[in-house]
Amino acid sequence: MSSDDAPLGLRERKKRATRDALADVALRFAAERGMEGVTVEAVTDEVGVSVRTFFNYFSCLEDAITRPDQGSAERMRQAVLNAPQELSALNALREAIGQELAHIDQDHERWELQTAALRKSPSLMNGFVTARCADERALVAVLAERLGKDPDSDLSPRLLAHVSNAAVRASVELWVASGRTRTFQSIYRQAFAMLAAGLSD
Amino acid sequence: MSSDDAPLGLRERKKRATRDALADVALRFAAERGMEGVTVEAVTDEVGVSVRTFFNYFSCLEDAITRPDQGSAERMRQAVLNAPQELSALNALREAIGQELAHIDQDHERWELQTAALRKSPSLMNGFVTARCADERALVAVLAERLGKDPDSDLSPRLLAHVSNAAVRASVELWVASGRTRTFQSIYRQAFAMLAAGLSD
DNA sequence: TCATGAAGATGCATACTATGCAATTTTGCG
DNA sequence: CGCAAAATTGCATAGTATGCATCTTCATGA
Repeated sequence: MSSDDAPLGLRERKKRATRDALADVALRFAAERGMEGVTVEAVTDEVGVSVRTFFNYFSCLEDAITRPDQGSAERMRQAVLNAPQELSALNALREAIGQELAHIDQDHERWELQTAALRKSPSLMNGFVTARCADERALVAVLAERLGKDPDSDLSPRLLAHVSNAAVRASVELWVASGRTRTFQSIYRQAFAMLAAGLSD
Repeated sequence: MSSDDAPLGLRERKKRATRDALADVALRFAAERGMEGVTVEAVTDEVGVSVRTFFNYFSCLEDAITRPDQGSAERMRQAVLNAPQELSALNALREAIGQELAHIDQDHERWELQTAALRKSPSLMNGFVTARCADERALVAVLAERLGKDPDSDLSPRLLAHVSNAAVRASVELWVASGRTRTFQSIYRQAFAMLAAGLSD
């Protein structure tokens, strides 16, 4: 499955550990205090590195909080391209994103921290959605590839990418707003069903 | 049409002039140099006020560049609520947003500056779309009102709001990416037609 | 094993955004 | 005019973000 597991030197392991620690602490603090209550200095103090080192790993605080799963973009790409041809692009997207969200959901603690952070700071929504399941630039390109259309002259790939993002956003928001009385998966699937049906209710 | 035109004291006129000047210069600079090339100080120097004054008017630089038309939110609200009942919510939205976009388009110079800024700094898209035609919070509320549904337990208002935003975004992006070979209105209407048809191509 | 070069971490300087507060200036009005 | 309210400003402060020089740590080969 993965490319290289064994040959990881101490250097690389330390780098990953530092990066993970910074992101974990940043997310935890954001979940506890909301974005306004988190500073880079507080995060680096907790981890035990300098502020400057933080910016060697992340270009801004939000990137650390919302950092994407490793390989997420590539998984999405493969899922969309390899989906059965009899599936519409919209349904291929639905399955691809569903897989990706399930993948994230496996790390339950992380998922909880993300939703807690989201509740306290809704502005994180963009970062989370983009980072985890639907980077729009990549999505437009891969949809254009599947559909065999030019993304700069044909509307459909772009519209599909943006609309699927919108569906995820709306689903997460409703899931949180409704106090999680329904499962997220059920809301999310309903959203795509409504899109497929034409939004005419 | 408007509420009060005559009784504007010198004080209020000066305030508006300052605000307009700051926003105009900020947008012009962003169009010329891109966001990274604009500083608050450069804007205030051009206008002839202090940096501190800028932050009395706007909470951040982006707000000055993407500031909403006065009354836009209320126009949207009325347009959605007063649209004929035989129109689906999606079509009511289409007309409301279309009106709003046409309203902006009348100020042709401003429109050009906005698209130029957008080309140089795509991150402005969120601010422009939100500010000009589809503030999502307000839109969810007004859609819930029209549909007679609870926005915290029913998916449709939220999904409609997010999806219409997505349609505007996709339309603007394609319009810019395609070198404006089609009119924006035609792209935008095609987007809503595809949404209504169910995105099944 | 250990010397050396590369990669990473750090401190420091700098630029910019953003906010609170106190002092000053401008405006509106009796 | 002269006062009170409102707007502008300067100053202090906190935080984000980047470049650069220096120092430390790791990896590699002789």
